[in-house]
Amino acid sequence: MASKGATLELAVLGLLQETPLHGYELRKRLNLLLGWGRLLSYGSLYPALKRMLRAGWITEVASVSPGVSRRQRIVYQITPEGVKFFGDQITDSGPAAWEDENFNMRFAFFSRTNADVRLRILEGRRQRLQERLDRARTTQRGGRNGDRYVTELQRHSIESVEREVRWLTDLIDAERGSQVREPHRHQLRTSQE
Amino acid sequence: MASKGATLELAVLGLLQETPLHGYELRKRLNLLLGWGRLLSYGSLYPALKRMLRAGWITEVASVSPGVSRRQRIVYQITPEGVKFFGDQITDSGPAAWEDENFNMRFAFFSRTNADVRLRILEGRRQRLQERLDRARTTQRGGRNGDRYVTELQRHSIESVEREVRWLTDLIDAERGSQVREPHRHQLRTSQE
DNA sequence: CAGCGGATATATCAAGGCGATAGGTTCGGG
DNA sequence: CCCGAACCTATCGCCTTGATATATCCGCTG
Repeated sequence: MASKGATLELAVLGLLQETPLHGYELRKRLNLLLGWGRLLSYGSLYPALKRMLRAGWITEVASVSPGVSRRQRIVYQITPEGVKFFGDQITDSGPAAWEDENFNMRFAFFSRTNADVRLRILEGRRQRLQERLDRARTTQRGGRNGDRYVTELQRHSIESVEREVRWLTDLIDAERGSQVREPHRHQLRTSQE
Repeated sequence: MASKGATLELAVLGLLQETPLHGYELRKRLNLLLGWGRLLSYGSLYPALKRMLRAGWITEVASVSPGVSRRQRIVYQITPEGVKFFGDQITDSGPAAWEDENFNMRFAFFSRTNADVRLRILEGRRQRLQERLDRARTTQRGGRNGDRYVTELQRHSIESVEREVRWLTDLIDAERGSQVREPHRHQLRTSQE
């Protein structure tokens, strides 16, 4: 239940764990972290921050930086309760973790996620996509594909998901490989950087 | 203005132009046509149908098929006004047509779209993605990429968009290639599997 | 035949996201 | 000195989503 629509909250807490931030900067970093298509709007961010204040996960701090006469900014800081909530949620590897909206965010915080949880999320995600793929392939054959463009759109969609599955498979292999030894050549090199 | 949130309406009109349908069947076909990820909910569909009734684009018809089923069904039928609205919108190749939400739907109805409009939409879409790509690539280099997983996520996202751009380029080439010929083509070949 | 489950079908509600917009500050360049 | 761009907080209306309610139809099995 707590993992229902808490994606945004969780992402905010994850960022605030690195350093306190004000709303504007928070939005920029969230878009960087999560948003490839649509941008996160303030109409989502500020209500979320208020919910989190009410829940006691964050606190407001008036920022008065020395040196330059800084303008008014409200800096948000994570509380111990927020840290605990984030820790609990990041540990959870239930079905919610591999839904479309949640997966990217969960992946982005994989560095703070246990290896076994990482693996379960990746596998859950892959199976999710695999099921979707199977459904799409059967409905495509059975359906009325009179239209050339509709068919092409479906073909491309299926191919995209197939690519996604391959990506996840590589990641899973890499995760498994790094548990024991060095993985052989893959796109995600664990021994590098 | 009319092209703001009219994606759903337009898709409904497109389907109703083939044949009258009731809500349940409409939803199934819309999900087939547009939805690869999230499903369209009735909470979107029915309000949209009511808006369209108010606008006079569709009418309700009580379906009382004798002998088959006495079950209550409300069948929706497109009106001449609806046909006109659909025609106007499908002709429009403005920026709204290549946004994320609209593009797939517009593409799905390409068979009823003029060749020049098709081309403009495909090119607009490609440029949109290209811009997004450029922004992503620069912010990735400049940004703080301390995190292995965040970097991998960005890399994969960029690669996905690059793939999308290549797909669009192929489609554009195909459109241009077939443009020289007769205006009324029933079947064209793009696939070289 | 009864009754059970699953698909069909219409509809509404609370919660929340999004785009638009508004208001205000800071800063660099012409 | 003014302008415009970036910075920063905030709210509003419209819409979508997911859940839920209600009811009917159909095929299967006991």
